[in-house]
Amino acid sequence: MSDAKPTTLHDRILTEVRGNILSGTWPLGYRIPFETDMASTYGVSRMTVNKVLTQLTREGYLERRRKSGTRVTKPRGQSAVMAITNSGDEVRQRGEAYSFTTLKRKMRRAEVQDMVLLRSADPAITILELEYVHRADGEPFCHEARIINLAAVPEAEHADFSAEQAGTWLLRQVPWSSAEHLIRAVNPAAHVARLLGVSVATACLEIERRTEYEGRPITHTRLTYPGDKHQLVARFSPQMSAQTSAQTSAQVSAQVSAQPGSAP
Amino acid sequence: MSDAKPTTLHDRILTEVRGNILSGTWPLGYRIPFETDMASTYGVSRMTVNKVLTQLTREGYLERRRKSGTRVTKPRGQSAVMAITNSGDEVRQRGEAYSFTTLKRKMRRAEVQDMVLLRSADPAITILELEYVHRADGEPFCHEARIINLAAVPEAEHADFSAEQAGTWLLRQVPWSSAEHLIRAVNPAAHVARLLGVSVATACLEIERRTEYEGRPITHTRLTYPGDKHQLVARFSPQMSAQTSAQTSAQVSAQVSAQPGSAP
DNA sequence: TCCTTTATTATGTATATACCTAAAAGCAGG
DNA sequence: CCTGCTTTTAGGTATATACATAATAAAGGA
Repeated sequence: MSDAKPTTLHDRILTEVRGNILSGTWPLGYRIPFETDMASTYGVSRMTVNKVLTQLTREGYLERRRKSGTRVTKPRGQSAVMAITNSGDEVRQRGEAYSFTTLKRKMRRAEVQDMVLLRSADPAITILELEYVHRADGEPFCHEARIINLAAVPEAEHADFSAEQAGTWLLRQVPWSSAEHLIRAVNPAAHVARLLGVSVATACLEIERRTEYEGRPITHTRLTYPGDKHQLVARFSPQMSAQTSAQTSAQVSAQVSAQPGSAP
Repeated sequence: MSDAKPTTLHDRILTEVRGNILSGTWPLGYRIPFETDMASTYGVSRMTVNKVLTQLTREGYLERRRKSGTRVTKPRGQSAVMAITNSGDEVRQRGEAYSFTTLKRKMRRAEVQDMVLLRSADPAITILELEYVHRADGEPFCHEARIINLAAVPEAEHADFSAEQAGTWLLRQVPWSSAEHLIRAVNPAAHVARLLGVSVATACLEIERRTEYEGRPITHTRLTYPGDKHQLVARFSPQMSAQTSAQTSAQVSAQVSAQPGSAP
């Protein structure tokens, strides 16, 4: 009871429930306790619990049905972010055959440039380096270079990344708490161009993603798409629902909502 | 009283208040009626009004301060979208001198390709065609090709776009209700490359934006940045706040919140 | 067994009420 | 005229309560 009351009741419950979802304590599809039960266990009124659950429903963590109860829904709140770069889903939704080739898998000490990519201050961490080419109907359409912080995800050392992409494996293994994307146009490096079967003069879309969990860097990945094979789509409307998606021509989505800026 | 009750009280008030903001009836900075007053004019309890205003505050339309009251805030919900492509602000925030050159300004009947860009089914509309080069410290860093639907914004015909960018002028003039962005990497067309002072082999980031208001297309613009001069940044976290911004190296932002996906 | 009816249950919406708190406005005294 | 106190005000949070509704479960009859 030393530093017990940082925020409101509402926030305390909100944080706790969301924590249960993000940490996987309440897995996808789990039927969470009823409003009335939560109210009594937390010692608050049903209205308070209701407001929390209503909010989390709007945020997309929960799905509620009368009589049945409330269930954890979706890729845990990751929808918006992850939909942007899940090569496999994209290709399949487009009706093409997805496959990938592992070009490299190497464990090594992190060097300076790795620490920059991971934004890690920690010296002397071990990383797993991976390189893929993703294909649609056999044609290469994306190059991926990834490093994983083994200090944060030791299990990755022995995971079988020839059967499953590292990206989807990580999603299941590690809850993430923040992600950063950089999106830009580049002329591909020579070896990437060769792997993608394009010239270095071909404009490519490059997406860099860095994720972390509780302040610790998890992974960094750099995806390179030939410009004519990939684009991002973002739809906005003030009605508080915008969609962000990646296209290869296919249609996808993930809702994202517009909120106030914090620009100076 | 024929078809009076489509939704809940909450939704009715929410829609009406948001409408007042989006339409400009309640302009930026306007102090909206107090909770208690709204409650009595709508004939509902303060709690109901409070929930609505709390939600709109989270959505970024309003800012509330005790005793002072509630005010309309920000570029009306446009923050997230518009921050992505406001060349002037970007350059200035980077501490460089912003300028632009108008290359074309022509009024003409819409042709087939224009109607495709605007997604307009309406035949025979008149459009205003504009072309700019944006500069930072004199160096070209963005090419803009825009068309404006004069049927929707007749005032644009006589606006002075040599003093003010069409983009910012439109923002003030027309409330928009939806916007769509396409983001991709391209090799620039020959004349664009020449204007930007780069070769056609240089990867460029291309952003297309289409906005509409109440189903009517307003404008379409295509922005082309040399790949080494521009990137987009998106930050996400499950705590319900993500930032999307455009960089030229500078830092910007606009909050965006992750919500549930609607993917099949 | 099958179908219809009824009861139960969990969420959905709305209200009235209570008390708290931050901030502005007013007031008093130096 | 400035300073520090008190009052007022508008929002902030939480509760108890009420009734509506959708979906399931149970009961009942042919």
